[in-house]
Formats: sequence, C-alpha cells, structure tokens
Amino acid sequence: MTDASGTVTEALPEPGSKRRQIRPKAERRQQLIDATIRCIAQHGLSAVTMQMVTREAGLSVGIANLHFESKDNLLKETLRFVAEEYHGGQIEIMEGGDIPDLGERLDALLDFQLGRGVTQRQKMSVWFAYYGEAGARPVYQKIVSTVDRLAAQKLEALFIQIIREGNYRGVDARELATGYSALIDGLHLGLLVTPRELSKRRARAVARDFLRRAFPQHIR
Amino acid sequence: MTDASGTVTEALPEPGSKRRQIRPKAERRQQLIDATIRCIAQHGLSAVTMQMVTREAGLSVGIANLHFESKDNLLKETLRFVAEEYHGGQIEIMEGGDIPDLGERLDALLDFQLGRGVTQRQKMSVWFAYYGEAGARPVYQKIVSTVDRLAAQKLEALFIQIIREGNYRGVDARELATGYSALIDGLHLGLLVTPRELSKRRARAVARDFLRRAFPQHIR
DNA sequence: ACCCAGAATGAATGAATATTCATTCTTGAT
DNA sequence: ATCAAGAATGAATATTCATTCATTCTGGGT
Repeated sequence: MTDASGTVTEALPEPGSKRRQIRPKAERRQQLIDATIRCIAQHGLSAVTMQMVTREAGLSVGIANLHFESKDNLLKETLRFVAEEYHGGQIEIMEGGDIPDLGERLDALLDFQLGRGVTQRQKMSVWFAYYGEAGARPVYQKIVSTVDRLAAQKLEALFIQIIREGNYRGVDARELATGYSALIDGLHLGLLVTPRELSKRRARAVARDFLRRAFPQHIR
Repeated sequence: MTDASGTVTEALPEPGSKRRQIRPKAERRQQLIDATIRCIAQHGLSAVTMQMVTREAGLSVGIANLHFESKDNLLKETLRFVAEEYHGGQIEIMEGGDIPDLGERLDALLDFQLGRGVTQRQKMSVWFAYYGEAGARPVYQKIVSTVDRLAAQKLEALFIQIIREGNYRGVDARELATGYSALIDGLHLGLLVTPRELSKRRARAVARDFLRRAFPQHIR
C-alpha cells in the first residue's frame, strides 16, 4: 500500500492496478465465468455473491449485470460452460481419430475422467454443486441432460465397437455404458467428499477393474 | 378464512388452527428437520429460508432458533439425520440377522438402495444438495464421511463373506466395495438429474449386473 | 383453582446482497 | 487533436433474510 520512496503513489500503475481496461464482451464473459467457478469451488454455490465473483475477477460489481443480465443467468452460463467442457473433452476422446486402438482409447478416457490436479477438483466441486440444486431447478437439469445424453451415446457407440472387436458375449453395451458413467460419477463424488478414504489412485484402479471385467482382452 | 355460517369464526379450532401447542423439545426438533428436508427437496438448499421451513412445519419463526441455535445448525442436524437414516438402514440389512442367505441379503440391500417411491427421491435431493456444498464445507464432509466409513466397512465385511462362501478368485473385497458404493451413488445421481434417461428399473438392472459379474453364484 | 416454568410467538432489527444508473473513462475513427 | 460510442465503475436503493427478545400462552404440579 505504501511506497518505499515515500512520495506520490498514484503515478505508475502497480500490479493490482485500478487502471480501467476496455475489453471485448466475450473476453469479459469468460473472465467472469472463470471467477465464478473458482468462487463456487472455494465457498460453495449457496455462498457465492456477485461482489465475491466480481472481486475475484478484478472487476466492478456493475459489470456482471452488464454482460449477464442477472446472477441467475451468470450461474446458468457457468454451468453450461463446465458441462460442455467436461463432456466435450470426453466426446473428443471417444470419437478418437487420434487413437486407433480401442483399448488405448478407453485408457485415455479414464485418464481424462480421473486424472489431472487441482483444476479438476475445482471443476468437480462446481459440477456437484449444480447437481445438488438440479433436483429443484429444471433449468439445470436440462443443461446437464442435454450434454449428458450426447456423451452417453458416444460411450455406447465405443462400447459397441469394442464388443464387436472382442467378440464379447452376453454384454449389453447400453447397460454397461450406463454403469460405467454412474461409476465415474460416484468415484468423483467420493474424491470430493471423502478424499481421505478414496485416493485418486484407488479410484482409477476401481474404474479400470470395472472395464477389465467387461473387456478383459482390451484392458490390461 | 370466512365461515359459511357467517358468524364468529374464532370459536372452534379448524384444521390449520392457530391454537398454540406445547410439545417436548425432541418432537419439535424432528418436526423442523422433516420440514427442512421437504423444503430442500422442493426448493434446493440454497433457496431454503427459516421462514420457509417454519411455515412448512406450521410453527413460528422464533422456534427454530429456540430448538436449534441457528440456521446453520438446523441444516447440519438435518444432514446428520438423513445420513444416519440412510446409512443406518443399509447397515442393518448388511449385518442382517434376518436374512441368513448371503445372496438374498445382497438383494435386500439393493432393494433398499434403489427401491421406494417419492420419499426416497426427497431424501436423494437432500443428500446431493449437501454433497454439492461439501467441497466447501468441512463440517458436512465430516458428518458424511463418519457414517460413510462405517457403511463401507460393513459392505466390505459382507463381500468378504461372500467371496469366501463362493470361493471367488482374484477378487478384492475392498476394491469391489468401493466400486459398488460409487456405482450406487452414481445411479442415484442419474435418477435425480436425468430421470428421463434412467428409470429406476434400469438402475436396478445395472447394479444387479455389477454384482452378478462379481458374484455369479450368488446373484441370479 | 391457581401458579409458574418454560414453550411459543412474531414484530422489530440489522446485516447482507442483487440490481440500478448517473457518471467516468477508453479507444478507435475522423 | 477531437469526438462519440459504449465499456466500466461503484455509490445508492430496495429487498430479503437470520436472529433477537419482550410478550403471551400452556399445562403439569400443588
């Protein structure tokens, strides 16, 4: 706050400067969404305030209502972003032009779903914060189920390929896909709520186990 | 509000009467917790207010702070109640003096976890509402993980018995228990958020499938 | 019949927070 | 240089909500 030189501090813009910057709308929107994600992860959805978000973004309070028309809308758009990012990532891997080998593709998917560091934990927090409200908020349900359905279809398609390639008998791709998705969601929950009991390493082992049981030739 | 007879309405206590009733503390506490559960299920955790809860319970606003010292505490106690009820039910089945056959016991557990009607859905809402906040609220984490750990131990114990009885090879009870718990949590999530895509019937089929894969002699 | 401990009430209070908008500032075009 | 469009600001407003507490009421004990 005080300057070593002891004279006028107003002159040059410091790191956390107040210098007003004008940026395109899209950039500000993303900045606010990112800040919202951090706030939800740190304080919980129900404790998030506009002041908190805008301070985190290093912007003024008025700007949130300028770019999103309301808090409600900001939260909705944040969910949409997280949902699309998560499911988009999965879908890209599952379509997998990069990885021709189906077993490897499964591994890559698992890596994406249970890998990463702190960032991933932040996203998880946000993800489940919304799930928690979804029971009472149809808007959230709709956003999630839209992207969810697409990912489920891709997963089923991948499983069908694998089943054909491995000539696995008595395996229902759709049922298995539902199970695998649920398992991953449940493991995420465990990592979030009881990180002491469930390490990321163990979560991965559990998920791999599930896949190995179903597709022994492709995993391990 | 008005009486058909057209005269004094004050006289006899109607259904929604204002007649003040004095009841023991424990009863009022439970009444408030039940009302809280309904409110969370209907409006979402972040929208719940004290006024809402006390109105739902048919009581005055002051009473909540009389029996619970604060809103925070009421919410905490509500979580504790739901957690203990859910896990308590499971544990009772898993210890299962009633059901000697291990396969049947597994079935009973599955029934408990994925059965029931509207009530169950209410509890699920509450359950995940708290999960959503747990990332940011250590108090919630602690409550959940305490009961969770106990249930996990019981499940592992049951699986160990089954593995011994069935002489299953290459199966790790603990890992399987983690997987099964996660699967059930994930299915609950699916039922809550995307009830259109996942019916209760299908959820049960998926869970049974998981168990059958692991313990083919005991299930089906 | 009467009392009184303490259960219950709800109007009042004060703190927190979403939203508005008059004003200021920035930037690219002229 | 000058200007206008519109991006950004943040003090002010209005609302909502948790919590308090002076008061009222109830029912078991005497």
